Amino acid sequence: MNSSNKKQLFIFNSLSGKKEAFVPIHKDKVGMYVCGPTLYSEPHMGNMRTFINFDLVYRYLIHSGYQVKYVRNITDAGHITNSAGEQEDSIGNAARLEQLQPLEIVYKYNLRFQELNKIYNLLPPSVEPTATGHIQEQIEIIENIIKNGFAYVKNGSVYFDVKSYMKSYNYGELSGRKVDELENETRELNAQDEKRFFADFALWKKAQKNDMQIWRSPWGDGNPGWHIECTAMSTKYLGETFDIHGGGLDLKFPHHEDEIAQSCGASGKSPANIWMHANMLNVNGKKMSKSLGNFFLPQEIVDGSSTLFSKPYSPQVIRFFMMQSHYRSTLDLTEEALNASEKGFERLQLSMELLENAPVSESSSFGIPLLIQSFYDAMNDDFNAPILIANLFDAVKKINLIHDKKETINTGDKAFLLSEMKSFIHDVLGLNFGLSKADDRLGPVMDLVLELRQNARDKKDWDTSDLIRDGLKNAGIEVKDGKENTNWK
RNA sequence: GGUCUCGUGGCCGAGUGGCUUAGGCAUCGGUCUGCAAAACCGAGUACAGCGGUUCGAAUCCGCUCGAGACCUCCA
Repeated sequence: MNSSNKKQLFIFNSLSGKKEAFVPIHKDKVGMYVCGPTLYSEPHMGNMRTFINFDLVYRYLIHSGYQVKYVRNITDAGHITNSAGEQEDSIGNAARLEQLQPLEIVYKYNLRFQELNKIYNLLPPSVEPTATGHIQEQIEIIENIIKNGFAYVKNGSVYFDVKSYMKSYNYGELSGRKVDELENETRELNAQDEKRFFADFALWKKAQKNDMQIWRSPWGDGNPGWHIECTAMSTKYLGETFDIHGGGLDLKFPHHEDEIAQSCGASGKSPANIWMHANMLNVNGKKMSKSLGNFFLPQEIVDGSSTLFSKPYSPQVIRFFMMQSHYRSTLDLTEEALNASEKGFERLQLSMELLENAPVSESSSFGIPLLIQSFYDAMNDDFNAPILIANLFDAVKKINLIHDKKETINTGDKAFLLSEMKSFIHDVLGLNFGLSKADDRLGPVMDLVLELRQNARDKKDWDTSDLIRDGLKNAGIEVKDGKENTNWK
């Protein structure tokens, strides 16, 4: 890219609550960790939104010339321990339900997840480490936390000692929670709780009778706490402190708060300079979630099997739709909104074809560099894809006017605009234009049919020409008469 | 209950003190067309309510109403 376009990237940091100039720890390199899915079921559209948003971040960082190491974990251990100290093994539960081994469950849904990544055109992360592949690393971190006096062992389990931690660090700095307030708000505690303090959380949980996954540890058989895997894997692949940590907004507390505590407790260093949180996908104004049951699967929109939508939508359209809202805003997914995006996306696509074939002139009648700069400015302002798209549509208008011979563009500007637009659409937004004419044999047939219709039209035989047009319409093919020729889709 | 966020024109959705008519879709008008569709061009409408700060607020402050998130697993 042209370095004059680079300018400064600003990112909203959840830790400070402000947009900050992005300066990577190591020049030209970025380390980014994003909390991935727990694969006890098929990821739903809301899950995908987060991953699509961070895919955008990844893509733009690459586009900006950074060498990015992008780590997105896969949680394949259902080691969930809630604040009441009760263990809830989501993967184990799914395994019992489907009569499979836990890792079979994970394998099955990971295959789906990887397919979805392809369908929605997500770039593969640099590494996708799994929790179960890093048990040893998790144990080592826990040992360090104990050694530093921020955790204690109780009956074969290990808990993070929040009170002790608070003497040296600010627990709650990310989520803005005050522990003394928390105490009053927390719902009733389990009476026989092993924890010393209500806010303590499990780093290692002693094995229970019907656990389906168990690992050995210095504290006996058991499994790791929910938060520790991210600390272990981000440290291993990105170091004790790295540039960006991302995840869904619903992970901010307690998950990310506890990650910070674990890292500080183990190494004395905060894990990430910048915390980014992607907002939720809503259905009828409510957060899409598995527990509410108001979710739909990415596949269902694409193949049209969802009862919420009357027809299938291409994954590219869905991606485009998501790019039209900012990652920090909630987004309501409705059929009406999706239809609007579908049309807009088509218009963008048509205009790119127009630009490719646009006639060139001696000079350009409008400022191309300024237009292109606006693409960069939008993305440099906390990855503002909706603004980028608005600016792309400004270009669309210009392109159409060139086509109408009301604006002109010279050879150099045309090449520049074409390559930058392609780059932003394909490489940054991750949108591919569909090849709609699926069947090779249909093309020649359509050529013939349209020729017959044209012959009829030349003879002013409107009955025949309209018969063909209506017949094709019934077959789902739309005839588009242009000035010079006739197209179809 | 506690903490926090949000409320923008018919719909989706940017914008945080003074030209953004943001943008997309829809609507209306026009061009094109045998007619129509498509395509293109052009136009309109908004900032939940009330009060305050300010020369000036959608944008800051307060209150009211409404919606949502987190505090329990969640992207």
